[in-house]
Amino acid sequence: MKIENWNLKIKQQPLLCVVGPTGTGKTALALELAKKQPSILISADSRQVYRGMDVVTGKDHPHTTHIYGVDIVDPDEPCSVATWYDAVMPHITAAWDDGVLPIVVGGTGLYVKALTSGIGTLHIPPNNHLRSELVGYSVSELQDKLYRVDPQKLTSMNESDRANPRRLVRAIEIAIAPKKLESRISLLESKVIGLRYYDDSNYRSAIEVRVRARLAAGAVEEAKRLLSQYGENMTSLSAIGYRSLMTYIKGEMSETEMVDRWVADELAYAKRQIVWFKKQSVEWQFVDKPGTI
RNA sequence: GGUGAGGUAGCCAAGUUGGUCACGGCGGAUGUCUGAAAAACAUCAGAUGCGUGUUCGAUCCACGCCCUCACCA
Repeated sequence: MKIENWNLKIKQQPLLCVVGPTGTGKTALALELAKKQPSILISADSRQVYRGMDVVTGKDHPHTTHIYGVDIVDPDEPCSVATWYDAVMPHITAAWDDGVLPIVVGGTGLYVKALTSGIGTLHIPPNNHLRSELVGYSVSELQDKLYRVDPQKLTSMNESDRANPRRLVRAIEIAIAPKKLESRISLLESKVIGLRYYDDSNYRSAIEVRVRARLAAGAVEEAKRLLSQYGENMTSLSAIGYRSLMTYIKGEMSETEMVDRWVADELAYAKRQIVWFKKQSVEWQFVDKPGTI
């Protein structure tokens, strides 16, 4: 085996990512970077994958630039990292073949990680039969079940994950899946730029501005349309913004409550994003206002 | 002004027939993370309106005060 060959391979797979919490001007920066070199743009955003969910999720990039990873499923279709990965990966490899730089923009950390680090179990599909069987199980019953099929996995989980039904079900699913040794070791040479504010107290005002803009752009009408078209029991509509809009539309919440709720949810989300990205290897760029880098 | 109801954390809200650290939920803070990730989950912080009395002991009982709501004037 020749190390040089591996290096050569890595050099052929460059990836530039722009990540960070919501409302920091990631899209603007990505568009700026895209102008400087032959490139394609890929969105890493777990809600912009849905067609017709445009205003509330903030699909605000110019119509003249194409962006991949957006509008890949309908709101009533299931979607996960794997769906997104499969939708986006062909374009990334095509870009490499053409000698073009893929630029990934988005705040969904897991999606970016699927590209930069790889997810070993990404292609073990959901086992719907198992999932519906396990639906009523308590946490301790799920732990028992996992212990029977993969005790090491259970003991390796931390306090938080061990109490998380969703993670336990997935662990069981992986344990009993027919093992395909599909090692997805990443060969990408990725650079991840993260945008953050110097002062965390800037998020609130940035988010407030954004929420008002989306309301002015027809967020309520969009939510009404989706509600009448699909009904309210869809995971896609549990997204921030939609969930307060739904209760507002049903008359269970006043307009100011709805706006407050929306802003508060976005703020909490931004904090969770910061926590996630702190653990990843990100080159942080601190900004004062969106797009002022 | 009169009558009735009520004042428990930033908000909502249990409860103690008087007895160690007062149930929860939301919100908040800090985190976890390999197919739901704008998700799910974990840990932590925070309260008995004010005063006096009865009592070994009061958030609970009594009295006064302040405040809120409803109805009557």
